[in-house]
Amino acid sequence: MTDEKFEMCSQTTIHHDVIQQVQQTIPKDETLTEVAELFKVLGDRTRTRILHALFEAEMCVCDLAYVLGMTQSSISHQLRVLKQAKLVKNRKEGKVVYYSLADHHVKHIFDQAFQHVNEDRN
Amino acid sequence: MTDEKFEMCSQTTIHHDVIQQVQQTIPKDETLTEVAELFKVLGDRTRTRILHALFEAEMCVCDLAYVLGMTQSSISHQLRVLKQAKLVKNRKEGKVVYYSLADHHVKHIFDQAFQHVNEDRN
DNA sequence: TGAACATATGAACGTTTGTTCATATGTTTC
DNA sequence: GAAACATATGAACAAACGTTCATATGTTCA
Repeated sequence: MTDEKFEMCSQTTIHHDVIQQVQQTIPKDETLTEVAELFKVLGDRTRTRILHALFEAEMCVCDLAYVLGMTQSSISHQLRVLKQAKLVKNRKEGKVVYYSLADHHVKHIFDQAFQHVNEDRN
Repeated sequence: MTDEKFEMCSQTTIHHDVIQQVQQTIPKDETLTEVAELFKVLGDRTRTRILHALFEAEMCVCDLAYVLGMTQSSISHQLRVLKQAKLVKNRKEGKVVYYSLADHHVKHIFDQAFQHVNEDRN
């Protein structure tokens, strides 16, 4: 096969067949970007702790700040990120804003992640 | 109740009972940090694309570089990150290093993530 | 209306992160 | 052994990120 060389890689691509196979199954760029975006939101210790707390109960900002031992401001900033990612929702009652999980997928994703992390024997 | 005020929050904590309930179920700090760490690794477009490609087939570095249209160097850097997180494994065959998924959890996590992303109606 | 409070937000700062470039390592083949 | 190749790696740089601080918004209650 003569066209085994590609500029992109600037080196010899070895497995032409595999490449074609994989190229056909790549989802829309948009989808994978969104998935990465979702994981990026989950990929912060403060936010995972917030979400984990919300697995247990609906909570207001001040409660969360106390439980996590962090400032109200940083919790508030992170809740905004979580909300934009549609991971949490909120309802307002007077001065107080209560946050809770937006849907059940989040917990499933976490469960899988816990399983992976707890697999130290491999 | 007199001890409803806490320094940590510097404001009035409203839901004493909820806080106690949540505090008892917080997992070891270490565990949640590891989970966040895992998500952080998944939270990059290049790495999600690499993993997605590996869902289909075992691939060498040069193949991946070509499929994703990126330099060999950046793919190699990211594969190292993925390997440290135990998300991929590799085997060597002469000059060529083949990468593949380390375990099946990764795909499950992705499936859940896709579901979440595809829920635009909510 | 004013004080107290819960939350949100903008700017600033230091840190972390992903890519690039140059180069090193290790393998194959002649 | 030298050339060609596949991969790995270190330093450097710009971009993205999380926290802090100061302050704004909006609500309650006297």
